[in-house]
Amino acid sequence: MSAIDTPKTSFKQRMLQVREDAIVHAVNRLLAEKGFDAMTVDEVAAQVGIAKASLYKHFPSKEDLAAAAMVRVMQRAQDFISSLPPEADPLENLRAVVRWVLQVKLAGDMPTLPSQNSSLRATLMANNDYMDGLMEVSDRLGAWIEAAQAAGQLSAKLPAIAILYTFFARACDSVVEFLQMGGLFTDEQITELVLSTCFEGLIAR
Amino acid sequence: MSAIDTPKTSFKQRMLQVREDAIVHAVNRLLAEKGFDAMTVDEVAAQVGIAKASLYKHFPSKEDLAAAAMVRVMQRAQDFISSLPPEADPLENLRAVVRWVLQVKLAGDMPTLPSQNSSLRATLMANNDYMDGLMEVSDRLGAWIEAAQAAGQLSAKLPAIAILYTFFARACDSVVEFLQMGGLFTDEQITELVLSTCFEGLIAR
DNA sequence: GTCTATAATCAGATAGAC
DNA sequence: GTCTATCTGATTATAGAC
Repeated sequence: MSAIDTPKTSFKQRMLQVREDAIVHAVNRLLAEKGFDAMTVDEVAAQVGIAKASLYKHFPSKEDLAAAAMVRVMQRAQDFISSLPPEADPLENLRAVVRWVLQVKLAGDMPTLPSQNSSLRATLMANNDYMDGLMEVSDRLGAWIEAAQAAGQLSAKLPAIAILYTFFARACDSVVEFLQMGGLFTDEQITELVLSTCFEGLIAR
Repeated sequence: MSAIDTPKTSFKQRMLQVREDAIVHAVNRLLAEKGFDAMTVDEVAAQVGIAKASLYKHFPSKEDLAAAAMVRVMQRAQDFISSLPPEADPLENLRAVVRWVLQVKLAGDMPTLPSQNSSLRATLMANNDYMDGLMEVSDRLGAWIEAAQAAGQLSAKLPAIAILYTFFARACDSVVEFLQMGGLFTDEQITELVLSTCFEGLIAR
């Protein structure tokens, strides 16, 4: 490749990147709105404004589309976690992460996947970007969890992994949808309610 | 109808009831195992051992099949609630109900529906048996919740409806699946872990 | 890489004989 | 009411021209 070709190639790659971003963004919205099964590849193509066949030039299957959306949300989680002060109270950082998850969910930006779909699970587990992101997030949160337990902030009788899963599960917590559907509470109120029940529990203190 | 016909008709109706029970039982298992979208009507027919067209003589649509399974699980919940001593500690009764939900779920008997599917929602809301059961359960739990709040057992700063939804959400809590998949904990341990995080929260007391 | 057109399949629902 | 056979529509994925 000659030197004069480099910018041209780079520009093309940037265009490609922009288009793929648009695709993943549309997939993210549709996954958050209707879930994996109800989302059709036709819809994705229509939202992006390209032909379905073009989609398949970028992503080999519907499962890979979903995986790309999960990589994206995992990247966002990593970005948020990295933005938190590492020297701060670990419990406060954990609260901040859960609050962030709830806000993304309330904004309708949290993609949800059916946990039982096996071909989807296989695609996700074969996706290194996703698995790396998942492990990175787990490590960061796990360290804070153990620190908070050592400091007597989080219950030490709960396995750290159970606490971690409890946080992850907030991303698909039906309480949020129930409360949102009722229309009785603002997004801020829902956030604080779920945060409170998650950390403080239901029993009076 | 003559007197001699009555037993015959009644027998026929009993046979019909038995068959429909078998259908709903199969639907329940499939919904618990793979969810609504992945469950096919062909599968249901195969499991019951009848032709698909016969299914449609009993239930007019796939949505109605799912609704029948939800009616069944709601009926079971009512039965369990009725089996509890009304004069007992309301908080203990609530714990018992949540424990029951978790055990049904861990046994793979809890049907789950996609909350976003609108035609399914419409079918459910048009089903009087389901709506009556849902309201009955809500009333019974709601009374215990308010009693427990008045007694200073449950946090009084949480709206009762939010607590109720938190209980309902245990029926589709992904933490249970996460912990079950890991294989590190027994069903009893998972039950106690989720019960503890639900009522006592994550923060050390 | 993007498009139009189409294949291939699958699943919900129905027709019509018995 | 039950069956076999079929319809109908939707959906994932691809062929092939440009």
